[in-house]
Amino acid sequence: MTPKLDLDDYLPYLLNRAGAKIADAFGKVTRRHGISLQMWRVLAALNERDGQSVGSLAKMTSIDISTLSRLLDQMQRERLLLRQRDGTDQRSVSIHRTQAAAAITQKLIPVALAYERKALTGFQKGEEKTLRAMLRRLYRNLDSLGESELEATARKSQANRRGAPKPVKQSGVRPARSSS
Amino acid sequence: MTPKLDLDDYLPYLLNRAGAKIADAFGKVTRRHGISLQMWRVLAALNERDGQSVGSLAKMTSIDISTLSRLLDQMQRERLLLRQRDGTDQRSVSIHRTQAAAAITQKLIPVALAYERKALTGFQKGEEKTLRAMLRRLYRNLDSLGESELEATARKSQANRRGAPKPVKQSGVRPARSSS
DNA sequence: AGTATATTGTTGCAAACGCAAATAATGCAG
DNA sequence: CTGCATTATTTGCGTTTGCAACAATATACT
Repeated sequence: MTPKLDLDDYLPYLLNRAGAKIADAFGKVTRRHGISLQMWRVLAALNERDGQSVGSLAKMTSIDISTLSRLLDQMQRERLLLRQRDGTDQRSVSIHRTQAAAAITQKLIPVALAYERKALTGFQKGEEKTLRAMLRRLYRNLDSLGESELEATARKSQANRRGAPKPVKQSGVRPARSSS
Repeated sequence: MTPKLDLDDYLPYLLNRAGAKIADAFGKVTRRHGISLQMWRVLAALNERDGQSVGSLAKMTSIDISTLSRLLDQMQRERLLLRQRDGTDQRSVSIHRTQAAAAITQKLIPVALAYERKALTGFQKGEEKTLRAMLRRLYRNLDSLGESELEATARKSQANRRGAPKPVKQSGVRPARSSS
């Protein structure tokens, strides 16, 4: 049998659609301040807690860690933040924002809140709270599970590829980054 | 004064986080079937209604139209769909999926629903419905407004950078695409 | 009809992205 | 304290993305 998929009722679709809409709209604003949407996400995360590690920031912003690493390069070049290897663990890098970054963040926050408000037009206080709680719940539900069962469901006759061992690449020098 | 931004209560953050989580997870599944997440979105849209225009698909999938155009090229090459210029409007192109595409879609739908179910673990029937309705509402709220007021809020003294005007490029031929 | 304007889709191009490998600092077993 | 698995971050490299420009119609205006 063939289960129907009603897009207008399909949660991932609704999430993506709403998220993309508000992100695109707000992204246009941040760009006028010379800040990309992803940069804004980093700034917002740092506003929450300064001095986080790269990995921590990656989780918080939902940005792939390698992409984030390069984004941080750029933001560092633009004097929005700086890397430090201060902790006991010399592997991790803590990211600290500059005054300039803090200033831009403060300027953007009211606009961000205005867009949020706009999205929530017509919502009652209680509804808003419910919505936020539900979104957090969704995340937790997905965050837990190691996908074990779902992966199983996924494996219903499929053309699996994997196993082809790749030839190793050789690279050159590795100049150390960060200041300190 | 400096309005605080509590990320864990900030709607765009919650939306993006939940959306990214479920999309990433499901994307891993589709990739095992040789389908990227964006392709899946196109397939899901076509499953809803076949023969849509490119622009219509762009809105439905939240994929930028130029990006989508190239994605359709690729899917066409992989015999997942074909372009047709049939309608009265010779500008628009209607996209039709192939049998192969329909088959893959049918295989993926149950998995998609399983992930949705997983996300909604612990939700009561009524709660699910409320959530979906709220997400639709958010979208409508954002979709309406021409951002007039918000744009105004955004323009509160801003240090614009950017201005390097680009030299105009010249392009060559325009080979007609599509078969028909 | 004849010209200006708007809509639809594609492409050039540079930037952003993500997977996998490389690099490095730790931690752990023996 | 030597060797090996683990964690954290960066880089190589091919792919995807999005803005702006363009081409082809279509619609509005006069």
